[in-house]
Amino acid sequence: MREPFHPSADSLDLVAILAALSDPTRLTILIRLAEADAAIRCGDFTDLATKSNLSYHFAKMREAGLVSLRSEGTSRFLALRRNDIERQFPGLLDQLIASAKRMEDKPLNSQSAAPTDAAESKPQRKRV
Amino acid sequence: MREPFHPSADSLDLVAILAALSDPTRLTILIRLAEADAAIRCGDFTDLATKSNLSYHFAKMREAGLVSLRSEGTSRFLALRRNDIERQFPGLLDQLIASAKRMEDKPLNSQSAAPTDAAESKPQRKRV
DNA sequence: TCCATTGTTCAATGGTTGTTGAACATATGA
DNA sequence: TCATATGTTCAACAACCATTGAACAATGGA
Repeated sequence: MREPFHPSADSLDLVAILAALSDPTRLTILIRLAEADAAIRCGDFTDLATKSNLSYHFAKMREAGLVSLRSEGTSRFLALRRNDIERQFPGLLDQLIASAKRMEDKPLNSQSAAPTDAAESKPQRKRV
Repeated sequence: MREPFHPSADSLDLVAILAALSDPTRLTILIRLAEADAAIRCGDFTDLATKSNLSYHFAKMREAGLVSLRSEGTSRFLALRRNDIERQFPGLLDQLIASAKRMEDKPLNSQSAAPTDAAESKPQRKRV
């Protein structure tokens, strides 16, 4: 399979990185990669979304320079580009991972104090 | 002027925060607020975008819980919600600010090594 | 060789985003 | 009171995003 384009370490763009992580599915992918501390087969994420949708999310993360993708047989493996990101933005990735974990523990369900005053709520899109 | 809605400290959502910062204009606003270490008048950002566009960006940041907005006379003041963010995501804000500063120093112009192989480039939208 | 696995690409679709100018609101000062 | 300064809201618009199912590509067995 054709190896896809990966941005060089020193062309990493913070805006792209943050955009790539401002999505619940991709944040979850990040957490799993961080906890595994190793490459993960793409197929191991199929609980998160459909195959084609995952392909889309992987591409987003790859284009942002967050992950690298390599083929092995009929499978594909996803790996965090820890060193490259650390070089450009020291400390950032660990902090993002820590915050993401903290978020998944308390998944925003704790609706503190009656929000009677028509508080705006994020749509949290899913079905189309 | 009607005081707008501000999300409570413990309803801060990481996805919203990252989305709010995945934009060059808003990252610049963040940097200025951090460097000033004080509230800044909205009018002091008019070099970044039109008035109405700034209003939009301020709202995004406010809804994400990044900043608070308060009126004073005919002016409005924008302030970083440091403490609230720190409580929910300790260390995150400082790290984001540091990364943002690091980015503005080397503003992505350093096109290292001839990218002859049709590398994809982010459109970096501006005009409409 | 044929088939099953694994993942990508494509077109379509509906929602969201960033941007603009014009109109509006609100407070201050002459 | 009337004008000025400062921001907000609105409708409109193009670009982009997340999602889907169907079709496609490539690899590794039976």
